[in-house]
Amino acid sequence: MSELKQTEIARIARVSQATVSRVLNEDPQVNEDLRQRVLAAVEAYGYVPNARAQSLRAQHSHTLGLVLHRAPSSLANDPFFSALIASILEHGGKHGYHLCVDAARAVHSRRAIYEELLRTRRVDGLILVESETNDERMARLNEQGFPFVLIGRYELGDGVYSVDNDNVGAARMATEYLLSRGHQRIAYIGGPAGLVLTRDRLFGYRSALEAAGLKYDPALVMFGDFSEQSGYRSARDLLTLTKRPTAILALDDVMAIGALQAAKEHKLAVPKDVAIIGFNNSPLCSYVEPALTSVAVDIPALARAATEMLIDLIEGRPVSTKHAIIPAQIVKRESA
Amino acid sequence: MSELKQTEIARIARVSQATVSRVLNEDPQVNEDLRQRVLAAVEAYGYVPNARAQSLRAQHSHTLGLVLHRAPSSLANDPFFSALIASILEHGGKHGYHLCVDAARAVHSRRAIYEELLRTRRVDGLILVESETNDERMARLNEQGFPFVLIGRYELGDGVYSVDNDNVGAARMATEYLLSRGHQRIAYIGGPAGLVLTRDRLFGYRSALEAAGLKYDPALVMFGDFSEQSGYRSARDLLTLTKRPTAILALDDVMAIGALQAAKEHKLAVPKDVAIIGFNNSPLCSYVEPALTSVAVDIPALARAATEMLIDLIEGRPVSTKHAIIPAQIVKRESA
DNA sequence: TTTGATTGGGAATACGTATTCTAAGCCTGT
DNA sequence: ACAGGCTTAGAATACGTATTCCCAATCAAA
Repeated sequence: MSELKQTEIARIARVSQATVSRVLNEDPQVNEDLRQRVLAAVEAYGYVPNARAQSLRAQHSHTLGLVLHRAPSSLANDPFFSALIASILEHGGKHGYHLCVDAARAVHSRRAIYEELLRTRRVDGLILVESETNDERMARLNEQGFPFVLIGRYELGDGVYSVDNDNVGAARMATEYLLSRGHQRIAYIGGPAGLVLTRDRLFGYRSALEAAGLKYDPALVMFGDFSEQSGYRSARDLLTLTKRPTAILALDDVMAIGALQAAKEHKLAVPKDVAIIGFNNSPLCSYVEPALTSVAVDIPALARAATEMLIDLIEGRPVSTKHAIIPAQIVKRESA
Repeated sequence: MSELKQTEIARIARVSQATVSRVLNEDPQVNEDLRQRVLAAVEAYGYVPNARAQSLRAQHSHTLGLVLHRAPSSLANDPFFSALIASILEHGGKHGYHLCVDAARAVHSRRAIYEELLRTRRVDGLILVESETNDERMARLNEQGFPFVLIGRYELGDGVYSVDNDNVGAARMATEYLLSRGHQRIAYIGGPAGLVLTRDRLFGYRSALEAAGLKYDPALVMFGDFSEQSGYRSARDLLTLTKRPTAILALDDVMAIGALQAAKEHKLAVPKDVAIIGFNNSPLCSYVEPALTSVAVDIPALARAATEMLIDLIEGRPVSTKHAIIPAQIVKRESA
C-alpha cells in the first residue's frame, strides 16, 4: 500500500492534489463540498501524509535530538538518563515534537554527532548532555541557525544556550541545613577534584561555612569517584580524625551509602553521632538503613527548561535567559 | 548557511550536481580528477547532505522507533526503560540506525501512535513495548510492509514478530533452585492475577513443583501489585500460616524487599529460616540487608534481539524466529 | 446588464537528493 | 578509418508535499 499519496486521494475524490493538501491543512477557503469528498477518500483509504516529504518541504521535522556524550551501554542503569528522557518526551510532546536519542559511541567523533543530527537536518534542534567540549564551533553552530541547548555547563561564553542545576546553591543549602541542626564540623566528600561539579559544590559548601563564621578546614574535604568504595574510604578516614566531623555531605547517594557503612563500622549512630547527606535522591535512599537524606537535583525541571528553551529557539521566539539555573531541594529522611 | 546543497558544491567544483552525489556515494565510475575537486569543495565549505531529502528520495530514514505504552512521566525512574534504550542505541547504532522514542500519552490513541510513526514513514520500523492491544490491525500493518517487533507478548498469532523473556522458564528455574537447596514449601507472590506475566510465571513455578513430585498448594500463592506494601502484606500472611513456607519467590524486587521486612518483623532469619528471591535484579538488590538474590531478566539481550530482528525485517532479510524467547539468569546474593 | 472585486481550485513549482537516461568522448579491433 | 563497445558525466526526473501563481466563476455594485 505504498500507493497512498495525495495524488491518489486526489484522483479518487476527483479533485487536484493541491486541494487534498489544503483540506488536510485546514485551509479555510475550500468548498465544504470538495472538503467532504476529500475527507471521505482519506478516511476510506486510511491515508496519512508522508512525514519525510513534509520535512523536506517544510524545512523542519518537528523532532528534537538528545545527545549523550557517553557510551550507550553506560546508560543502562542511570536514573538521570531515564528521568531526562521522560521529561523531554513529556514537554516536547506537548508542543508536538518527537525525540531522537543518540549516544556518542567511540567511533563517532564529536564532529560526527553534530553533523549527523544537526547539519543533516535530521532534527530541528539538539540537547547536548555532559559534553566535555569547550569547542567554539558550538557557538558558531548556534549562530548559523542550528539551535541547541547544553545541559550541565554554561561557561562557554554567550554563544550557547544552557541549563544547569544550581550546584553552588545546592551545596550551600545542604550545608546551611546541617549548620541549622547545630553541626559545626561538616565534612565534604566530592567527586574527582577536576570536575566542575566538585568545584562548584565545594564553593557552595565553603561559602555557607564562612557565612556562618566557621573556618574552612581542608582536612575535612575528601575527593572520591562516585563509587561506594570511595565513599566508604573517605568516610573511614574522616571518622578516625581526632577531631572527627559530626556531619558528612557526600556528592552522590552511592558514596553516602559507603559513608553510612563506615559509620556503622565505627559504631557511630546515624544521624545522632554523625549526620549524612547524599546527592541525587536516587531510589536507593528509601531502602537503606537509616533512610538517606539527599539533595534532589530537579531533573524534570532541568529537562523541561532545556526542552522549552530549545523549542523557543527553534520556533524563533525570544528566549528570556540564555543560562537557566534550576534550584535543588533537600529531601529529608532519617540520616540527617 | 542554508545555501549548502549539492547544487552549490557542484557550481563551486564546476561539475554537475549528479557528480557531487556520485562522489559522495562513492560511485566508482567518476574521474579521480573531478573527485578531488568535489571533495575539496565539500571540505572547504563543510557540506553535509540533507537527511530529509535523502529520506524522501531513498524511502528510508535509517531510524528505528521505540514506543512505550505508558505515560512519559512514569518512565522517569524505570531501570527497564533506560536499559532498553541503551541496548537499542548500541545495537541499532552498529547498523547505522538512529532511534526515535515516543511514549503513548493519554491524548494519543493507539492508532495515532502507529500512524504518527510508522505510516507517516517517520521511522523505518517500530519496537512496541508493553502494548496492551491484541489488535489484528497490527498483523495487517506488518503485512503491508510496516515492520515492527513487539517486546513482551507473543500470543498475537503469526502476524507479528515478537521478543519476550522466558517467563515460564525463569520461574521454573528459580523454583528449581530453591528446591535444590532443600526447600519443600515454596510460596509465590505474583503481580495482579490477570497479567500474562503473573500467569506464565505461576505456570513455571507450578511445573517445577510438580516435576519434583510436590503438590501445588494454593494457600502458598498470593497476588500483589508490585508495591513494597503488597509484598510485605503477602509475606506477612504467608509467614503466619501454621505450615509456613521456608522460601518465597516474589515477582519483583520491591515486593521481595517488602517480604524481607515481614520476615524481619517475624524474627525470621533470611535465608536460614526463610529464603527470598526477587525478580529483575534491580540496583536495589545489593543495597538491602541481606542482599537480595534475584532473577535477572536479560534486558540487553531482549533489546538486542528485538533490534536485530527489526533491522532484518526492515532490510528484507529472512528472520529465523518470529518469536524469540530470551532466557533469564539467577543472580545469587545472600537472601537465598 | 456591465464591471470590478472576490473567491475557489487547478496547474506549476520548489524542497535536496539519488538515479536513470542520454550523449559525448575514447578506445579497440578489423 | 570506421563501427561498435565502454567509460564518463551532464540533463532530466522522481520521491510526496505545501504553496504560489493564475484563471475561471461567482457575486456585488453601479
